[in-house]
Amino acid sequence: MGKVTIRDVAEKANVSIASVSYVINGVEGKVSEEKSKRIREAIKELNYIPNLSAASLVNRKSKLIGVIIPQTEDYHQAVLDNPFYSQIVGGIEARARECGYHIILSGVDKGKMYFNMTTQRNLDGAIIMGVYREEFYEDLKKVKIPIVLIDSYINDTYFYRINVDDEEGGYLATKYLIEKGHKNIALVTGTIREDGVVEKRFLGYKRALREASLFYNPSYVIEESVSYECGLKAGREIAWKHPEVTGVFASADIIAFGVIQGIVDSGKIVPDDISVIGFDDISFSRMFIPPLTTIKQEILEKGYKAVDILVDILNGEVDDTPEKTALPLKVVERKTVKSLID
Amino acid sequence: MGKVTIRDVAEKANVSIASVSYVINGVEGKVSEEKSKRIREAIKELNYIPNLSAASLVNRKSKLIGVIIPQTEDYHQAVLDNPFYSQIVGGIEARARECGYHIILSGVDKGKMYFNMTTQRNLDGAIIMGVYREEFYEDLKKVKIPIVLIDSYINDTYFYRINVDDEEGGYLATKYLIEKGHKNIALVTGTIREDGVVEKRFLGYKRALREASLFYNPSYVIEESVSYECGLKAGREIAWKHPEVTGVFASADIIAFGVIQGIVDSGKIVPDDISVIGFDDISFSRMFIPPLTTIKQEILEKGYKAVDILVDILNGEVDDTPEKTALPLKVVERKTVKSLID
DNA sequence: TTAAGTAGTTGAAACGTTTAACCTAAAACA
DNA sequence: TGTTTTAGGTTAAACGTTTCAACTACTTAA
Repeated sequence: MGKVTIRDVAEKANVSIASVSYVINGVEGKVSEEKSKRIREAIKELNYIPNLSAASLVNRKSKLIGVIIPQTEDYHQAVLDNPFYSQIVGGIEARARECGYHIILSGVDKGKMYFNMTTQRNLDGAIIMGVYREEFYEDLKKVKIPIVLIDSYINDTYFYRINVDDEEGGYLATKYLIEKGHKNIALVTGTIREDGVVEKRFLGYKRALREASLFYNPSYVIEESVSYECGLKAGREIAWKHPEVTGVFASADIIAFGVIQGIVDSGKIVPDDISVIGFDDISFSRMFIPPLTTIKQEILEKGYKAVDILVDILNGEVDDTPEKTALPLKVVERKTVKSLID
Repeated sequence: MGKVTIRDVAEKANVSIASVSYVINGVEGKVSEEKSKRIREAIKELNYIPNLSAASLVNRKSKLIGVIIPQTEDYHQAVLDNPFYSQIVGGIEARARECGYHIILSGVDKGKMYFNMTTQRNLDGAIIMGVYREEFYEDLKKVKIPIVLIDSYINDTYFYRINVDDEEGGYLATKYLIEKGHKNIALVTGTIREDGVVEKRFLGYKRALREASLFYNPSYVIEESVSYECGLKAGREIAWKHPEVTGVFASADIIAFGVIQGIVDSGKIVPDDISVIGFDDISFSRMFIPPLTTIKQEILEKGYKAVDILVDILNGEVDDTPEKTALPLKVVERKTVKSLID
């Protein structure tokens, strides 16, 4: 069964292929109602589905959005087992499909397949999360497609950006602990790279401390990678080495899980002995025992918004001047923070 | 900057475009070492990247693997926030990229965009998980590409299949509880549809009971959907209505989390009062408090294997007779099951 | 010596669309 | 009446590859 082509449809409907193309693409005022109907019928009868490779070849559109996510350093797996990323991707996929796009997924590899992807495949746009390497951005600018960066603080007006106010989030988390009467507050965080999400949260932490006239103790900040295991180590360390600490701000929920386990391992109780607040509110946080108090960001919304921006541009419904959008943040109170105030 | 094409390369290297094409595709014995070198140089200098739309148009290959996953019924989001699926997808993506393929992701929508995807885009192959609708499979057979089904028990030799022995897994889990001295064992499970994964696990549960001459009590099986919330409800129900129950087999980890929370809510302790064993060993299970005892399946491996099968076929390295591969399963003992024996 | 390979090279015809340019007939206008 | 406009329709040239068939220039075999 050779695939049915536009030619077959044209033949069946007894019109030219141009007319068929016009009705497929909904071009106004090119084909009479009568013929249009005949064509639509033929399409249905023949089960005709246009070949996007061919279309893409001529109009340089692909109805394809590239989604690029980091990958773990050790083995080359995209970080899709991190629920934060997978939830965003889920959001992107859903919204993209709604808008008639498919998404194509790639981790950032040394071989630059992610880069080839963008040019080889005539991507219409791309969404990129959590990648920091400068070189990477330079590459990307060469491909002339709209690009949305999620959670990047790179200072380049070429890109659209979606962020939360991470500094404010760090501030909120820390202030929350302070308001609950905590004075010795540790921070467990991923590697602090300049202008990264994690640095902003760190800055917020310090601001809250300063504002409350609390002493900033550098030995209270434990900097590791964003993972359960590192949280675990940090939790133990805090429980052992800093018995005076009553509150911990973990700059990602996944770290918080580790911290809590580490504390529990050391024979202490969360939140009775030590309170913990996280960041992100991934779907597991509410399932954790005890349910995790955390800074909630609208994870799905990040994905939706990214697609919306892209689609607006692609539809020419917006002037193409990249801007930054900030999504809201709020504390969600659950069971891992205890108030020390009577 | 108009994109650089094969023509530019040919011109620069002073050869025909055919020759360029041959070296790009590594066709043996077509172009002399000397020219080949010149061409490779030109490619590098011009930063030439072949346009896959064009290539795809003529050779009907796309270097694209479709990945189709279920979506939640309520809103149209692919189940990517379910770590079981997102981990598999992660595995697929990593291995696919290694093999020179990109993946394109779609939930299963009513509008059948997933279907259009496969034909519109000249997919080379597809991997499908957890979809049951018959009609769906009939659609898919029409597109003549190799398809791997993950976790499907559909009885159709058209498809390749990757499974674990779910019946055995259910048996293993239940037997484990029995061996630990439990006699009244509840099952909390997703909707049992004929020939679904979940039914098999249910069957294994019954087999273990029978084998141990334990009475099968239908009121001990709580059938809901595969979600935390349903687990929660079930956990409470068990704690209240069936105080004699000491062991619960939750047929997915995500259910287990809910069950445990439900039990805890009711003032009982896991595992001291009630033991719980899950199924899957998603990455979060080891982070849970207490860490979840469960039936481990090699989730990433499922993804890898699926890609391997596809790639083998596409490389013609294997005769195209669909077969079923089964991946191993084992109990991983953590902290949610208590032994009742001495 | 001729015939038959063989290795290297190329021209050109696909592949299935989109779309600019052109054509026609009927309608509108002066 | 002739001229212009308009709506509807078609032709054919792209788009950037792959690959078949044809050709050349050598070898090698007989």
